[in-house]
Order: sequence, then C-alpha cells, then structure tokens
Amino acid sequence: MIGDARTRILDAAEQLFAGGGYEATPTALIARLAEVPKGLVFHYFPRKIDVLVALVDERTLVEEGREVDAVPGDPAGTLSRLARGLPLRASPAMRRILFREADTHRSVKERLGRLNSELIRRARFALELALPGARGDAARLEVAAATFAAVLLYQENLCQLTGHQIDPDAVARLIAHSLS
Amino acid sequence: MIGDARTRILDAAEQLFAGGGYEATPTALIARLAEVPKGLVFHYFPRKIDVLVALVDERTLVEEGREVDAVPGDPAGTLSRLARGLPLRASPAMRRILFREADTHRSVKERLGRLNSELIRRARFALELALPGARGDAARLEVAAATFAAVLLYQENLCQLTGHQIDPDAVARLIAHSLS
Amino acid sequence: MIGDARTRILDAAEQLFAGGGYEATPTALIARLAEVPKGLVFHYFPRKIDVLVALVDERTLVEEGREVDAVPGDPAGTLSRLARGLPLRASPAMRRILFREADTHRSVKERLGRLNSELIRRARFALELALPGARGDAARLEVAAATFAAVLLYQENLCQLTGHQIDPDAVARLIAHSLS
Amino acid sequence: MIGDARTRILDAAEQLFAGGGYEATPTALIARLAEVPKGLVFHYFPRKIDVLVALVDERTLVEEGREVDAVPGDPAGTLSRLARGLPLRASPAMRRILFREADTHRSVKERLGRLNSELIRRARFALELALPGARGDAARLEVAAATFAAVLLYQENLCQLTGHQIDPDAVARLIAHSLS
DNA sequence: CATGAATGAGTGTTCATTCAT
DNA sequence: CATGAATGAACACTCATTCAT
Repeated sequence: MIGDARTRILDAAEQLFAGGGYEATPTALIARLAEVPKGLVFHYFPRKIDVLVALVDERTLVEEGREVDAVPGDPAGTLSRLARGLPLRASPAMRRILFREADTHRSVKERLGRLNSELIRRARFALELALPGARGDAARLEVAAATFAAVLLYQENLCQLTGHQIDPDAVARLIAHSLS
Repeated sequence: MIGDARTRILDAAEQLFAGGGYEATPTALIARLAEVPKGLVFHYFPRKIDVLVALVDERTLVEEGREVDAVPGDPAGTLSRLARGLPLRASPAMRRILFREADTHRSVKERLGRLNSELIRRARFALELALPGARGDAARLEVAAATFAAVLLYQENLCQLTGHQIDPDAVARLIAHSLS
Repeated sequence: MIGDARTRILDAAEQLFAGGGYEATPTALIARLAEVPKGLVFHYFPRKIDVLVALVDERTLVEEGREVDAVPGDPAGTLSRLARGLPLRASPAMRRILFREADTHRSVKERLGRLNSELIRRARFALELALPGARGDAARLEVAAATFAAVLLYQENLCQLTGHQIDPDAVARLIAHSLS
Repeated sequence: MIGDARTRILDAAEQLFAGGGYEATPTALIARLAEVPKGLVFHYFPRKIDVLVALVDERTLVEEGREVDAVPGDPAGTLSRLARGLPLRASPAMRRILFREADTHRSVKERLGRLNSELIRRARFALELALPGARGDAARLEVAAATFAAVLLYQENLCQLTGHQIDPDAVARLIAHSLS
C-alpha cells in the first residue's frame, strides 16, 4: 500500500478505467484494488463521475503557451522536435482514458479539446518561426499545422486499430517540403 | 411502425447507441423505442452485444477495391475527389457508433481498422496514378497517403472535440505540392 | 434423425433430464436436441411436465406380479437371483430420472413407490417360498424383505454418493443365515 | 424479526429449499420471507448457490469419530442404540435438503457422502465391539454394517415414497442374529 | 398438422449510493 | 473521519407458453 487512501483510489481508478472503461468499472472494484473500504471512495468522491473528473483534473496537464523550439529555416526539424512529445503530461493510462472517455463527461472532452487546440497552435507558431518569410500565407500555414496535429493525434489514438504507424518525422519533412 | 420487428430493433439500437453509447443503452429502452416486447430483442439477438455486431455487420460497408478516380498530373484534384467521401457506406449514426464503440467489441474495431487500411490503400493508389513519373520514391508516397488518411479520419471523428475543421481540399493541395 | 418427432422429443428429454435435471432443462433445448421445431414439443406435450410424465409412463415399467424364481431351502440363492435385476424395465437414464425427480411430480413418486412396494412384495414372497417352514414368523420375514429392498434401492441410488458398493449376494447370505 | 439479517436469510432459505427445492425457490422469495431487501441476499451470498452451500456448511454436522455405545455380547442392542439417531446434527428441514439437493452442488453430495461413510464406519465399529470374539470374518461384519447403514438412510429418505416404514430395531435383531 | 415469431412475467445479479455507528 | 451493512432500482437474460399462418 503506497500513498494515502485518496491517492490509492485514484491509482486504482486510473488503472481500471484505462483497462475496462469507466462504465464497466464498478466502484466496489476500485475500492478493492485500492485496498480501502467501499464507503471511503464515496467519502472522497461523492459521485462516481467525480473520480473520473478528478483524474483528468489532477493527472493530465495540457502544457499551454510553452516556448516552441523553432529553428528558422528548418521547418522539418522544428516540426520533428514538436512531435517528440505531445504537450500533454499524463501517464499512458491517463492518455488512454482521455481518448476513450471523451464522450463520458464534458470535462474530459474539454481537456482533449484543449490538447487539440494547443497542438495546432504550437504547430502554427513553430512554422511561423521556422519560415519567417512565409508569414503572409497564413492559410497555408494553418492547414499545415492542422494536418500535423491530426497526424499526431492519430498516432496517439487511432493507429492502434490497425497497428498502422506513421513516422512523424517523415510527415514533418513532407509538410516542410510543401511549404518551402 | 415501419418495417418488420428485427429491422425496427436495429433502427432503435442504431439511434440509441449513437446517442448515449452502447453501455449506457438498456435493452429495455431499445425494445420500447422499437415498439416490440422486450423478449423479442433477445429472440433475434441472444446477447446484447449481438445487436451491436449485427449493426456493424449489416449497416456498415467498407468499400474495398473500388476504382480510384485518378487524373494523371493532378494529384491535388485526385486526393480531393477521394476526400469527397470515405469509402464507407453507413449512416451518420453508424459512423458515430463505429468510432465510439471501437473498444466495445472486436468486430467493431476490426471494421474500423479495415476502413483505415482501405483509406491508406486508396490514397496511395490514387497518388501512384496521379503521379505517373513515380516522382518521389514509394516511401514518400506512403507517408503522404497515411497523412491524408489521418486527416480524413480526424475530420470524421476527432474534429468534434474542438469543432476545429480541416479543409481536405487544402490538405490535398498541400500534399500534392510536396510531391511535385 | 431416428424415429418420428414425438419419439425424438422423448429421447432428447430423457437424455437431458437425466443429465441436468428436469427444472434445469429448457424445452427449447429439448427441441434443438430432438431436431424438431420448438412449437412441436408443445403440440405433443401441452405442458413441460407432460414430457416428464410421458417418459415415466411410457419408458419405465415396474414388473408387478411376475413369478419369483424361488428354490425351497435356498433363501440366499433365491434372494441373490432377485437381486440380479430390479423389477424395473427402464434405461439407466430413466432410472436416474426416476430417483432424481421423485419430488417433481406426483406420478414420478408414485412410480418409484410402486417399485419399492413391488421389491418388498417379491422379497417377502421369495422368502416365503424359500423357507416353507417359516411361514409362521411373518414379522421377521417382513423385516428381512424390507431390509433387502432397502439395500437394493440404496445400490441403485445412494451408493453413487461415496462410491460405496454393497454386494447384494453377501447381503442375501446374511439375511438367509439370520432366518435359518 | 429474530436474529440478524444473515441468519434470517438462512432461516428463510432453509424453510423454502426444504419445501419447494432449491431450483424452484427464487431469491426474491427468500428475501421477502426473511424480511430483508433483495440486494442484501447478494451482499452476504454473491451467488444463489452460496446460500445452499452456507446452509450445508453451517447447519449440518456429520459427527465423526464419536464413541460408539457398544455392549459386548449384545450386537442387537448396540445397533439399536446406533439407530436412535443418525450421526447428523441438522434440523428436519436441513435433512430434507441434504437428500434432495445432492445433485445440485458438489458440497451437498460430499456432506451426504460423509454421512454415509460415517454411518458405515460406526456400524462396523459397533459390531466389532459388540462381538468381541470377532465371530465371523471382517467381510461379514462389513456387509452387515453396510446393510444397516442402507436401512437407516432408507428410513431417512426413501421411505417417504410409499410411506413404508422399517423398524430399525427389528433390522438390528435380524443382523445380530445372523452374526451370532 | 407444423412452425417459429411473439409474449411478458420472472430470474439471478449488479451497483451506485446512503447511512448508522 | 471511517466503515461496511443496507438499499432498491435497474439490468441482461430466460423461458414456458401462445398463436397466427
């Protein structure tokens, strides 16, 4: 038993929600895995949905506004560096939950939406810095940024369906080449 | 009451699964909406999951191997025409179900995976035909095809999260430009 | 498919009732095993219980009043010969049903009761013939007969609980020795 | 309302299982008779079969290894005393359940099997003590013991079929006479 | 006569939530 | 604050039986 009761409850819920989904996970099972009495779950989280909301609130962080590591004249490398990691601080389990339970509660969808927006914002900003001469062609940059964001989210989520992987670096080069 | 009982059950399930999700939809509600007695649902579909499987089997069709409408020398237009419609014959509700319930049953994930594969295959084939000089090697075509597929699936599914729309035609031009 | 529909239904029911018990056997399963449509079961047997009653009526026969193969002066051999077989014409499955479902319907209990009575009657009659001199001691003969009957029914039914077998011939000798 | 909830549930189940049988008794009826909410039955007994198992575990006791009240030289009296009561601490209802539901669950059959074994063991031991001269070989004692056990179990169970009663004392005398 | 769709009350079971202690 | 017994509505699913064709 590691950590206090509340932490153990969230640990257990994170694991179970990622594995079987929110709806299919009984609170009693969360309590058992957390090794706390059933009543204590409801002491900390009056409704079951509050467990999910707390997980998303406390264990996912969309990093907004951070500096982009852009190199002027090297859009491909700049995008590649962007692809090194989503601006999302969350465990693999929490990432799974974020995509899987987007329909379950408004707050989850909102968080995922923020991730989406931030991704596009960063890609756009990175391209603006990497291609200083292209400032005028805002529409093309926007499309390129959205495309890159779509590929990254696809990688995070849909690619598990067929096991089809996309190499983000190659996409970065493709987009960079198109904008040059 | 339109159609026979089995059809009405599937109609009701399609509507309810798309709206509230499979898990959150009681079979009793399906029966009520379909205006059939509860037992009849289980007469046709012994398990609840069989309703979902039947919906996916009978009401979604991934069009495989159809001819691609490619114009040599016009990769942008060729991709744009590809984007006019996913190779997926399914109602909006069924499309929603396909993406939402991919974790619920193997057969749903499989169908969605087939759609993914087919999308990539088509995009690759279209680009091969549109760029007869095989300009750019196979690997670049593959990346371009996967990128385009990712964007189309993103449009179908993830874009609802932020309401962020991507114009497929613009992406088509972006990719075409990159390969030229 | 052997035999007509009604026969096949009874065949299937005999097998299933013996295996899982009457209550745990759905009529639909009987129909499936018999390879007849479900409605046909109720055509021949309006109530489910009628299948059981028909089985007991038609497929068990307590042989009443048959001659006893008695040898005067040899009560042990006479009882042994009695033990060669219960006065019951029935398949092993029907025997199982007879004991197992005695509580299910009056007619089954009655049939089993008739078997019990007939067993005792035979044993008493056999002993009377085998021990002509003992006619006067009716009470002792009665006890001996009932004891032998009890052992035979125990063999047919309860012995399966511990796998404990009793050798009827040895019991026959025991009883014969006691009466001599 | 007497006793705590769990006890009342077992009380109700004991009564109902003895009356109508395990299969024919709905859990809802158990709850109603016990005057507890239906859900509480499953709080204490996750599966319906657990109620039966608990009854057998907690409310039947096969008394093993107790001293046998044997009088050397008086095998008839010794057996008679054995017949005063089965080595089974259980209410009449539980006795009924034990015999009736032997096919329902392994644990019931096992308990009944233990009773059977213990009965034979006692009868054999009693006869060994009552006949110190070891008159008659071991095999004969074994047969006599098994026969007596069969009669006692017959009395407990099968005799209800025809209402045919056997006087255990008379059987004791019969067997004793045979061994002398 | 034969059929299988139709029926609906009932079954075991689940589970979020409450609450007395 | 902590606990686990208590609650009851809801759930998926069963099944004997009916009946129109």
